[in-house]
Amino acid sequence: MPELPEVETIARGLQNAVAGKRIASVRVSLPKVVWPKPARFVRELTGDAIDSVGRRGKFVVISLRSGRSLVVHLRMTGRLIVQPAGATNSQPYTNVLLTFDDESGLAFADVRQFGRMRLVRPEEAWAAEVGLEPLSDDFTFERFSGLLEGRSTPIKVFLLDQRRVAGIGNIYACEALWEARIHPGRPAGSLSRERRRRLHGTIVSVLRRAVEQRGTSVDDYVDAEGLRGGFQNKLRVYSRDGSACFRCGRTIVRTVLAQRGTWWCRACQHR
DNA sequence: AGGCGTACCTGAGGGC
DNA sequence: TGCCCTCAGGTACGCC
Repeated sequence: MPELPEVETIARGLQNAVAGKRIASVRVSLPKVVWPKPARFVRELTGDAIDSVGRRGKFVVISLRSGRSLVVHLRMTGRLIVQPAGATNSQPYTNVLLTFDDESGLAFADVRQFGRMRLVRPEEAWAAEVGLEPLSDDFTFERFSGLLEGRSTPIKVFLLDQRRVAGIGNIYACEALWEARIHPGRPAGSLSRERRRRLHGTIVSVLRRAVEQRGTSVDDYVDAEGLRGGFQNKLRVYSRDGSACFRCGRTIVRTVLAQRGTWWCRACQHR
């Protein structure tokens, strides 16, 4: 489900809703989604408190008072939903439920069972493989351009590689390439400086606008309060095959790259 | 090292 | 109606 803007929206919502709360109990309904194994996961989490909630790439990072972190990846259909005090958990497919001292709760639900929760120790370098944050000051044009150097992989496949730039998924890769008028199959390292410049700009711009809109709800994404995002109304290419390109009027096509649907305009996105 | 195919899951939607 | 197929916002793994 979620890419950077959706995960950012969820993390902000959780920061508002659950920061400061003490975890009174933990229920794991699907053992494979937590690490370490449920017995230890529950024991270590119970009694700890939430200091703050942030994001790294597509990971939600729940920082605990003990110094540990609860790191969550939602994969395709995972949700983190706040349960108000007194309300019984109504989220279908809840795999993990945290209940706080005030009887409010946090449900980790996931129909497809791909999402994972991992409890990490204070000094654990769990994000060593996670790439540049595209909305941080680290994401300069020169650094981005340097990452592209010598890469023969298609530029769209490069954008999906979380070890290089973190947080871009299928929707925003398609959108950024369309806005930069670049062919998704173009070898990453062969892009001219001018095109790298354009792409660097459209990545930052599309992610910022999507965060402002609280993410994209194409199908079932909702934020921590269960609300849909707004960026699905601003998409220019994603999922628009058969429709007219907003820029040139030609028909948007869907092709497959690295086993992922890829939407683009044959007329105005060039190699 | 990097690229490709497959696996992990359930559900929605289209064609017949 | 209902069956069968494809597809889905993601990543890990094994193979070449």
